[in-house]
Amino acid sequence: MARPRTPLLSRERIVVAALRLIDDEGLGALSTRRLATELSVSGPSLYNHFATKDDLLDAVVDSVIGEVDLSMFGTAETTETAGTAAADGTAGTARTDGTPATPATPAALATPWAEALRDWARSYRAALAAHPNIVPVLAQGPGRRPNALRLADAVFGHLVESGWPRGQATRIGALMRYFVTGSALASFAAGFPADAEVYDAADYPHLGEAHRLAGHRGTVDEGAFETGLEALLDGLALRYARLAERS
Amino acid sequence: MARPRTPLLSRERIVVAALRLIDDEGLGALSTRRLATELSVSGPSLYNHFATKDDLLDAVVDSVIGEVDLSMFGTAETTETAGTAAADGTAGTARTDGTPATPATPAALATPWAEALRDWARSYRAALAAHPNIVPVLAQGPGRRPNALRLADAVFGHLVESGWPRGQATRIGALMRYFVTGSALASFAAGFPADAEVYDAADYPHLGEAHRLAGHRGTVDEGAFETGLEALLDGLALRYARLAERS
DNA sequence: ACCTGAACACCGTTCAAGT
DNA sequence: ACCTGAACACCGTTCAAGT
Repeated sequence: MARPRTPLLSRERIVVAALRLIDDEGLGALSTRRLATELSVSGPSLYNHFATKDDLLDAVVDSVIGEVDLSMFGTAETTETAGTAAADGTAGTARTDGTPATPATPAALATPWAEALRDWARSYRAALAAHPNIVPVLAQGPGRRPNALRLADAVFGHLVESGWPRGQATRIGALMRYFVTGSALASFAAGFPADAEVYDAADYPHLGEAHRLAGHRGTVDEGAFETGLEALLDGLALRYARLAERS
Repeated sequence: MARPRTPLLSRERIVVAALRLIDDEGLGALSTRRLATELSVSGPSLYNHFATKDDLLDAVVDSVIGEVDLSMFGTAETTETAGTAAADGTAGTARTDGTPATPATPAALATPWAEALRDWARSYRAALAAHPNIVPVLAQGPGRRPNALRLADAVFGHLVESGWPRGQATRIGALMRYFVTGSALASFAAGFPADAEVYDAADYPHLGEAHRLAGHRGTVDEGAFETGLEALLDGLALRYARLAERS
């Protein structure tokens, strides 16, 4: 047939099919020939739309990152009052209702940047966890992918405008990515074989119940992510309060 | 030559060569044929020592996990006083020297389980960061690999003996793995191209200095890991203190 | 038991040829 | 411009053959 009147392929169609293949059968199952078959064309056809397989993967990755909600970082207007926010950011050392300052009142609850970070982290994780097999590629960094750069820009900008020093803002962006990519890369619970025979009491005295983990996969991983996220935000809020003390 | 008097290969020798290849050129560079060439044998020879390439990868992964220090989790004797530790775990709400309770005194500093967790996390990250290309494989979970199961057993056992409820201990093990694997999977700093042209001010108003990141790769990632680790431990210490309050 | 070469069904990518 | 089949240098793995 050679060249059809209306093109058989488009970058969009290729990206969608590639992501489905990766989701269903893993990164290893994505071959140009297999993908072409799935799209009912011959292997080399793909090279009319992407220079290399890596180029195609880049597009797939950026389509996933594009799903992450960044709206909580708002515009400059809504966040440019950061200076005053930092000034009264006493972050839970005392409360206006007279109750004593205790750890039972997580500082992060009252801190706008922490709320934004929490919402973003949840959206980020949801987008990645929907496509765990591509996380190793995506975790290599933004590279030149526009959605990934937009994400980094929004997070860093919001933190700086909230009063964080630039060096700290960079570190927070990095450590949040560590945590989110790590949590989306693979299920913790599913990593433990459901076969009880694996956990010989002589070798692993505390893993007697580990074979049950895989069955509760969803709740275990969700709970671990939420616990870690709140712990991180509380820890960061402590540091934010120390910034205000020094000034 | 067929069968030599003394074997040309051993599992040990194969694993070492495979890890070097992965470290130097990435997971994609590890092919059975290439590895065999590196070892001066023919491709199929490897199948006398490993059933499949996946089997070989499992052995490589477990050799890396074997480098992680677990000695800080000690024996049952040294950690079974956890009940009392929990009882006075006031976690920085007040200090004996009369200074006011401020977040400037991180609770995690005084908490034995947190100290153990910190030392372990650093060793864990160091072992993984030395071999970032294999982290995606390793992050899939312990599977049936003995060193990975030993690690999970030690962490979980120590937390439970320190007074954490089993469900919480599971979540902490999971979230620590999220953070450590995420931080070792790829450099945050190196993920940003050093080419300043990438960061168009119109598209990414806050990334004007991002091209400098890759140059400070080591310190940026180290700093982010340490900040995140301390924040996590402080956040967990707040929760540990709340456990004591309720009892 | 442990290595070899030949073989099978795969890869990513290039390229000349078709419309 | 966009598709095709043929071709090249690769893959993981099996297997019969050698000592």
